[in-house]
This record gives sequence, structure tokens and C-alpha cells, in this order.
Amino acid sequence: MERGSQNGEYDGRVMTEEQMEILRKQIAMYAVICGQLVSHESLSSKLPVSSGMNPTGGGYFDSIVASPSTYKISHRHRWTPTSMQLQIFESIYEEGSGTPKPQRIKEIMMELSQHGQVMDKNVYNWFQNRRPR
Amino acid sequence: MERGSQNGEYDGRVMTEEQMEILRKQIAMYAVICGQLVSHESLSSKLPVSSGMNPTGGGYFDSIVASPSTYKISHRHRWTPTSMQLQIFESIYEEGSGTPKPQRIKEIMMELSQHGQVMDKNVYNWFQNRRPR
DNA sequence: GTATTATGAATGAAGG
DNA sequence: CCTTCATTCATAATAC
Repeated sequence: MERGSQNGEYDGRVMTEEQMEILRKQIAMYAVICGQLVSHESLSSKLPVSSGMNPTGGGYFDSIVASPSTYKISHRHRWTPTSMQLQIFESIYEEGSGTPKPQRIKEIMMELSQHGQVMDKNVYNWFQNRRPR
Repeated sequence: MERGSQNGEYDGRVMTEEQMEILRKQIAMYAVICGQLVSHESLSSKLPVSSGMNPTGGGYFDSIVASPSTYKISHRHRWTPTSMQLQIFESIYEEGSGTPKPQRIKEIMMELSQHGQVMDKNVYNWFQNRRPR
């Protein structure tokens, strides 16, 4: 569907088919590895893939991003509101009543999307986080 | 359609942010599972088990997190399922309809406790939270 | 380039 | 169930 932008100034939602293919392969590889590990859990043998994953609690995306450098899809893992969106957020926040209802969230999202890409969840999270901090 | 451009337009977009998120979660989960299984093979004595260890109630990833020395893990205030428990949760969730009855909760808790400390309430909460999110 | 801070996001738990 | 709050984790932004 339309995402409300006429200016193409964001690139966070772009994924090429090459990148999708990498993801597919990674998932397939993990599936195979897990299957093998579950089946032969007691038959310890060295895994060929330890470089591909980062079990030390770190990045989800590292192994994806760590692919060939021709990808322009920079590290836009996390949404950041534009300054205009922030102003709107703040003014709505001022007028009241905590975290808006889902219907209201949707409306706010629609308004914000005039000023940059945004999803319902982003709006929800913003209000959830705004109050305590 | 041409889609060879690397100039910053999104003409090659074939995947939405939501879809990317799903893939990302899949990969993350596999990474955790693999990490857990690998640890289990080589460091089986360090796995959190039900034998009364881990009084803070969280198996968490302690066995796979090569914990940064500066981070204090000792007090974990909220329960976190181990990856093995998560697998069990998910498979039960797949076959089931909604939140289980108290008796069933108890059974599930017993099974899960083979893989880390857990209480009835944790199981209940997990099923309560699983659907909306 | 590395360390720190601010804040987006995920999720366990409580309340209605 | 659904909504709300608290805690924690991850990371973009910033300071060093």
C-alpha cells in the first residue's frame, strides 16, 4: 500500500531480492542446524557456522548486515521520529490522557505519516515510554 | 520493471518492515536456540535446571551469555523463560486454543521445570501475553 | 574509534 | 480476555 511519502527521503523499508535471499538462506541454515542439534544433542561435534551467529546476546541483525558491502540498506534497525513528528507527539501528549486508545493511535499514526514513515507500534511505544521518562 | 538502481530510491523494495521483522525474529530465535544447544553440549553442567539452583527465578541465558564483566547479573527481578522453555511454550501454543485450564497449566509448569525454574503464574502470564503480541 | 547516554522496542506481570 | 505499567535489552545519537 501507499506509505504516505512523496519524496523518497527514507530508505529504511527497502529490501532487495538479494537481501531477501540472504535471509532465506540464513533461516534455512538455522533450521538445519537446530534440527541436527536436537537430533544428535549428545553427539557433540564442531559446528561449521559459529561465525554466522552471535549467541552472546548481541545483535540480531549483525549476521545479515555483515554481508557484502554493496548494500545500501544501512543500519536502520530502529525507527526514529523526525523532528516534526516529535513536535506533534509532544503537543498531543500535552493535551492529555496517557496512552491513546488503538483507534486514536491509528489516527495519530496517519497524521504523523505525513511527515515520515511511521507505524502504529511506533506511536504506541512512544506514548508508553514518554510518561516514565 | 527496472530494478537495478542503487541510487537511493526504493524501486527494488520487495519486503515490508513488518515482514522483515518476522524474519528477524525467526533468525534471532534460531540463534538463541542454537546457542543454547551448543552450550548444552559443551557446558552441560552450567545449564539452568530445576534442581533448586538459581533462586532468583530466572534461568535466562546465563549459560550462553558470555557476560560482560561490567554487567551485574546477580539480581534478575523478573522471570525469563529459557530458550528451551520457549520452544515448549511455542509448540504447546500452536496446538492449543487460548489460555489453558489451571490443571493444564500445572502440567505444563511441571514439564517446563525440567528446563529451568518456573511457576504456575509464569505459565499463565505467558499464555495471556502470547496472543495479543 | 571507543565509551556513554537517550530512547525505541520487547515482554513479564498486574489490574479490570 | 484486554489494557496498563515496570523492567530490561538494544541501539541511534552523542560525547570523548
